[in-house]
Amino acid sequence: MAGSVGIRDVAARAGVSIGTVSNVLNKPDLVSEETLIKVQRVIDELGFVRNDLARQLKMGGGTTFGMIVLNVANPFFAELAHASETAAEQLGCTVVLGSSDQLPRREERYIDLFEEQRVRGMLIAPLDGPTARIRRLRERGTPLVLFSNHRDTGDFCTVAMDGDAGGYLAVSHLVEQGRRHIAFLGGPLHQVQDRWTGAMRACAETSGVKLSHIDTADQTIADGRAAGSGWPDCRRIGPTPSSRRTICLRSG
Amino acid sequence: MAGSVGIRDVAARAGVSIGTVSNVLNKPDLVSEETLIKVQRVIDELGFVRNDLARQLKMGGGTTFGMIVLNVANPFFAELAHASETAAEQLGCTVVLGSSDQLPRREERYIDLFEEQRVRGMLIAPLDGPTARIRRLRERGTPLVLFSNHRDTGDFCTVAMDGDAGGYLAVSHLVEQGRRHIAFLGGPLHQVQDRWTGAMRACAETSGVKLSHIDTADQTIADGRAAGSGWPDCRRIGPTPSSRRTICLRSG
DNA sequence: CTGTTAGCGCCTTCAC
DNA sequence: GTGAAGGCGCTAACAG
Repeated sequence: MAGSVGIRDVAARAGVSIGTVSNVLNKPDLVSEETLIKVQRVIDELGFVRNDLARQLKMGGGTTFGMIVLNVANPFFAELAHASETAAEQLGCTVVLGSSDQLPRREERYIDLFEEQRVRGMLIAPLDGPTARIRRLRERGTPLVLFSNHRDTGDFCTVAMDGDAGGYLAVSHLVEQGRRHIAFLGGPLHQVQDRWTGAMRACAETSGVKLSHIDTADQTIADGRAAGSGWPDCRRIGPTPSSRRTICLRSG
Repeated sequence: MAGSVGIRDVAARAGVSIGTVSNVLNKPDLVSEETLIKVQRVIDELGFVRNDLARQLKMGGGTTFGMIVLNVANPFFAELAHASETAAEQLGCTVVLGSSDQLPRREERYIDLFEEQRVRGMLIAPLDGPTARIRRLRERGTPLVLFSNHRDTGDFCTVAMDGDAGGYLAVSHLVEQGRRHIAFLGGPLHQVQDRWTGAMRACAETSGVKLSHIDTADQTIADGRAAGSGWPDCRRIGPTPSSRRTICLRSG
């Protein structure tokens, strides 16, 4: 009794043809006002819900974007998702989110899922740069944008942080605040190479400043804080200057 | 040249029939090993991707769950999403996330979207309890679970916090730490009635403890912190005892 | 303006 | 084990 109400049931009940119901749904202008409200009423009565699967099948794809982030709990991605949804909304589209949870298998799974569902495009924060699967995805025609801190995103459309500038900015700020021994918390160095380079550069500008790297398995706020709390004379200071300026875009 | 590769192209190229390709995809056991790998190879060569829209249309629904949260940036929901995805994975299903952003319009939009896409079920953190739309959704047959702090979730399947217990626990903890003037940060009181009640109860158990309510528009961590920083003698203290025990389930 | 027709791409049931 | 036919629910063209 649920999704079993089809467009043809509505047509029968309203005494019109199947095509007219379709018009009511998609091109209301082409229908006489009388027929329009009659059909609308039947739709409500029967609780008809358009089957978007059939619709998209016919139309060759829908208006949904797929977005894959590393971790929904990460405020960076949360903000990204938020902004994407808002932007999509203005285009009459919607964004569905998948969290890879830093698991390659999950990432692949969502990629496949979204591709099979024929999303209009995908926004991916790749776990490890553009994998073969991601390349194939684009070659097959799915519009793609990558969120990545890696330099090696090839010719993909990318929105990324300028890690070098960010690292420099952050450390400079700390040094200006009078700090002299600075901990750099982050994943494996090769994953945050740019930030580390920038940080070292800032570090070298003032003598007597020491920089130490602490590896944190996950990139959660909580992890960072836990690591920090074990640091001697660790304290919270004011916010860094806005880093918005360190975002860089590349169109591939 | 993208999604234009259909099952029939594969069949032709591999010199088998359409039905056989379908079997390779869904019931590999029924296909001779020879044919199997031959078809597999063609699938890779052609870059065939099964059209899930057609598949679900035929099968009458897919294996995807829709989840609607108030705000992906909220760690509570992030954790919820995370856990849901993991659970779904074990069932061979996937969860797609939508953030209503506390906007009724968005909530409705995602509900409609997911229903039209014939999701297997929905997990909703309703903005304002079970609306008429949500009721209809269930009546039409979509399996539903609500995440809600409201008492008035009727006979819906619900997973919620025991707000009263939580408020009591939190304030008791603060009092034990020696605090005497406690700020209660949260949305409008009617939305957090239970927590407030519990807080007051704990407050009443020790004389000289004062409780003040501060309304925060959004329920973000940042908001809470900002509000807190304006409070005299405000400081961070150790974590509260695990509140896992304050989760309650209801099956409707 | 409204009715009719022909698929979208796939899966399933039945013969072979 | 494999092949052919029918239809899931809908939309886009036309014909009326």
